[in-house]
Amino acid sequence: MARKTGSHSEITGPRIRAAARTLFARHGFAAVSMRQIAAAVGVQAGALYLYTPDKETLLFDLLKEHMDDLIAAWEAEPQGIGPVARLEAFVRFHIRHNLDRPEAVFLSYMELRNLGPANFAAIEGLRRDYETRLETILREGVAAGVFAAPDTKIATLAIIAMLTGVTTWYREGGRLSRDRVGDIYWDMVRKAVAA
Amino acid sequence: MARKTGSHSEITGPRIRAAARTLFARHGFAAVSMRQIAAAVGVQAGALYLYTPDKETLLFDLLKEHMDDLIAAWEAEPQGIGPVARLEAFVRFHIRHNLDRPEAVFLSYMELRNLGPANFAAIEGLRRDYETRLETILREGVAAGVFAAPDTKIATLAIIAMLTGVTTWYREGGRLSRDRVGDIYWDMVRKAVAA
DNA sequence: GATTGTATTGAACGCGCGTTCAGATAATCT
DNA sequence: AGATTATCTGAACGCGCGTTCAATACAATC
Repeated sequence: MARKTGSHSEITGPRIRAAARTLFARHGFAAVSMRQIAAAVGVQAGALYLYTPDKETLLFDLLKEHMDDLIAAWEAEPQGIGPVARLEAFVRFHIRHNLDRPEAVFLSYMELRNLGPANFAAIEGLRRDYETRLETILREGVAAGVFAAPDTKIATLAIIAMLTGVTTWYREGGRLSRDRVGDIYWDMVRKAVAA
Repeated sequence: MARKTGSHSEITGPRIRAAARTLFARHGFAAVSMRQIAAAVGVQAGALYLYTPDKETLLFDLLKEHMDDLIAAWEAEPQGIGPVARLEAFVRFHIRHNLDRPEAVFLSYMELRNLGPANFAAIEGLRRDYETRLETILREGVAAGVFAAPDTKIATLAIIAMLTGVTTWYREGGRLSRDRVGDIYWDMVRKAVAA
């Protein structure tokens, strides 16, 4: 037996990435075998190598895709006028975007160490790229006198850590709606950098 | 050949835990083999089983030890008078304590998923225990009118995520001293929950 | 209906895994 | 000095790993 009826490259490729994302997020990169991923897709392990040169590249592609998606989505987000409105937009965007893809978020800051130096540097660069966008907002706000932060670089990292943490506890259908979560975090962030 | 001169149980046991902590933190639990740990200690893999029944228990002991240590250290910390002083003490304590043992901190929130249900629940309980201590401070402050937080449970998680994030970027001998980092984070936390 | 090209299988490769255990050695005790 | 005990070695167990590849089955084209 070989190929099953109706199977195509355009279908199997994305299904492999989706299965890998879920399994890596749930059990960790090193704990998931290529055979498990293949089984989740419904193919044999050998077939995966039509879509990725090796296991690490499969992980890298997931992380890269996530970071590109994140940055592109923020670029497309309607930007408010002035640092305060822009910061609010960032806070609400980051929470919403991350809650929509918790597995990818989880992966992106848990499995970086499984990349080789070159791949690691590529993802790390994208992450810094994203962080710089927040820091720019903070610096402009400080310059305009509407924010007060003793160190904008650290404020950036602190805010992102705080916001990204939402994915670790938020449960769909729980006590709070996404909008309410956005309200609460915006309240804290706004006050944390208030002039 | 067998036992080397001067080797003792009281020495080898801690050395195994230390090596495991470092290797698990660096490469991840699943990616580290018992043979690697043994090699780092300078014994054969079989010898590890005099000190742990299996690999998962070795991880569990590290996580449990860390959480017990964290809670005990906070209990021993001089508590200020009133919610504001207590919150400041908590912020500075958490940063200082975590910066002193970055590997254990890393492990404690990255490798929980490698525990079985019972061990997982035990660590999770300790974590909640610790978080409750912060939430109590916040609730007392809100009741006293010195803090304003729309949701103390979420404020707790947000603050802890923010503070714990320090370990991901702080480098010894870098731009900022530990005390300065404490100052900056205390400034942000204080304002974030200000009435 | 035959041919061609793509998608997939299934078996195999060498290797390292977690764990066990009989035997060997060093320290301690009598 | 001899016996005992604690500590560790080294080899072995079955198993699953990431990866490769010839063979094969299907889909598309002619």
